[in-house]
Amino acid sequence: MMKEISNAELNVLNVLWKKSPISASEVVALLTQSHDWHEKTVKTLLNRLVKKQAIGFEKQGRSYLYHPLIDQSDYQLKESESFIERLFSGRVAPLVAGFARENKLSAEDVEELQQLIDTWQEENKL
Amino acid sequence: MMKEISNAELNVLNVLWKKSPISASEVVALLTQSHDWHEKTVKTLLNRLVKKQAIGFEKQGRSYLYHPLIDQSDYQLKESESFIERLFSGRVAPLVAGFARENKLSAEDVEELQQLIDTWQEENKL
DNA sequence: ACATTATGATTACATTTGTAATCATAACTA
DNA sequence: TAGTTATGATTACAAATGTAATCATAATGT
Repeated sequence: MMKEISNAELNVLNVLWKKSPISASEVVALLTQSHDWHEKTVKTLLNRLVKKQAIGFEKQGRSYLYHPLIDQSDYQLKESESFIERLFSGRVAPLVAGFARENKLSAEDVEELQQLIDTWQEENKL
Repeated sequence: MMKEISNAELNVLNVLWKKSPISASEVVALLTQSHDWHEKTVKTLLNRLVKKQAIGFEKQGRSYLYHPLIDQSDYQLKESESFIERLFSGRVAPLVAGFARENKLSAEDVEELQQLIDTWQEENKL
């Protein structure tokens, strides 16, 4: 069973999903910019993620090269489902409606959504 | 500034959003069914929500009648945005795509989404 | 009126989380 | 070769969280 990943930890994981394998120092470099984090903080998060088996590493001389152990899509899906369940009783459309209402939808989003709908119709209508 | 609402607390808030004003005992009745919570636990959560000013109450004799102080739509929107930001770099379509892939979209969802898209096109195309 | 009960308030306590500082050690530098 | 440094491991510590138990008190039943 996968231990929960905290918010702070997720930022680290997001970096590894973008690029991996990657050294701690590089992660630190990236994260101390976006967030106002101390190097030690990032190291702690890397450590916790290793303990939670969310990431792994291979020794590279004195330092490590880290890489994700969990799949981003899997994680996204699982979290999305639980989020939608908790906040919207399981229905996804109301979330999108909120975004639409606040003009948070990009043309790209809309196009992609239309594509999804079309495909869904194909598969489910007949 | 609104204090964060924890996961456990959200369940209580969800009950109040469905029905309010509502007595503690009724909340307890509802929640000890869905979740396996002790009465004392629910009381604690009500208390914490009051402290966080997420809910309020008016005395009703010996007991209180609770009601939400924060708007569900506001909360949903704010949380959705931060969730989508953290997990999908701000784009909502990929979340929906995940649901589609896993057949988690209902016909209702699809119809509603189509409606949203149409409206969006109207407003943004010309 | 008194014991019992229901209810909110207060206290409890282990775990997780955010945010580091310190420690041990291997590597590099002068 | 000895001091300095970089790096992961260990330790720290307050706040938040999950999950209640205990306390004080007002209401209620008998």
